[in-house]
Amino acid sequence: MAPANTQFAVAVHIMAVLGCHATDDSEPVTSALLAQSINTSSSFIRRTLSLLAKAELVHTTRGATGSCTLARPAQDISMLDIYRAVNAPKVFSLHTYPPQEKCSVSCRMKYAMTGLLDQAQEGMEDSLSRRSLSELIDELDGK
Amino acid sequence: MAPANTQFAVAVHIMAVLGCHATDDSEPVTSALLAQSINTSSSFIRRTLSLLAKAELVHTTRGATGSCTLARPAQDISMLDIYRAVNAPKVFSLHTYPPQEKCSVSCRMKYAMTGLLDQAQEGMEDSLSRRSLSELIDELDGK
DNA sequence: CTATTTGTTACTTTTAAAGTAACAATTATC
DNA sequence: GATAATTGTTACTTTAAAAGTAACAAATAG
Repeated sequence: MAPANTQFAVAVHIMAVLGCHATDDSEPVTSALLAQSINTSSSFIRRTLSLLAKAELVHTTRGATGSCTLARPAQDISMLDIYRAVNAPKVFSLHTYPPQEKCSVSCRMKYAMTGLLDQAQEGMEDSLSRRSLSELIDELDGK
Repeated sequence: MAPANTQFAVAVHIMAVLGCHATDDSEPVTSALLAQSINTSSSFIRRTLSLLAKAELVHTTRGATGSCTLARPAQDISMLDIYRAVNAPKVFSLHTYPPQEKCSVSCRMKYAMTGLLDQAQEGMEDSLSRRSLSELIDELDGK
């Protein structure tokens, strides 16, 4: 399962686990724990985790007793924040082709197509921006 | 360039060329002509073309003098129609993992995540539904 | 110093899209 | 009917990016 674009889903999963563990102050969340919940290697988790840390969505501490926590309340984290953090690929790509001078359609196509694809991307991102992490966590908690 | 999701862009390109040739009654549009405009093989074009025909967005005729035309006016064709016709992949995929009974988060994750991803998909599709093929063609014609 | 964690890099595997080729089906034209 | 030119379909190869793995550097508590 290679090109499937699960990066975002994995990142959201990570954030949700962190959010759930923020309420009850149970054991600290490590990459090993996250890997268990998501059923993958801790290496893989850490790579995504590192992106989330760089986007300042999570705080991490290193060394023995190192762990991860949400950098701010789940209400203040949107799904778009998470999407942007993991630099997931765009929804659509442009096909590459050399515009042909003879064909006026071909010549203006790139510009027009880019506008169209950007608009679709925007529609998706708008949708993500309207959902907060806390809403998802409430769902998971059965509220 | 393998997993790039250019199917949709190619399909829109095809439809735009057909739309442009519908106005001036010039030479009939064949897969060979389309392949030239898009810079790929006519075989590849025909596969996408066939999907568009099955979705009844284009009419094709076979045999000598065979060609392709839009099945209905460009005003009545939305970008969402084209997207659906070529069965492009979803924006996001769910990561596969065995929900762990011990972890309540893990157990409800699949359901909650599916809802989230579907919503993002919907946002993108809504955006596509608001654009018609004729708008794009007008842009290409420099209007 | 040791143990344990995150951060990072390099590498291998996997998989689905991209691209190609060949041929079947169809239909004008002669 | 033969021929040529087209779409439709299938099978196949190539390719690129994501998924997954491994190893080690950096940091830190005890």
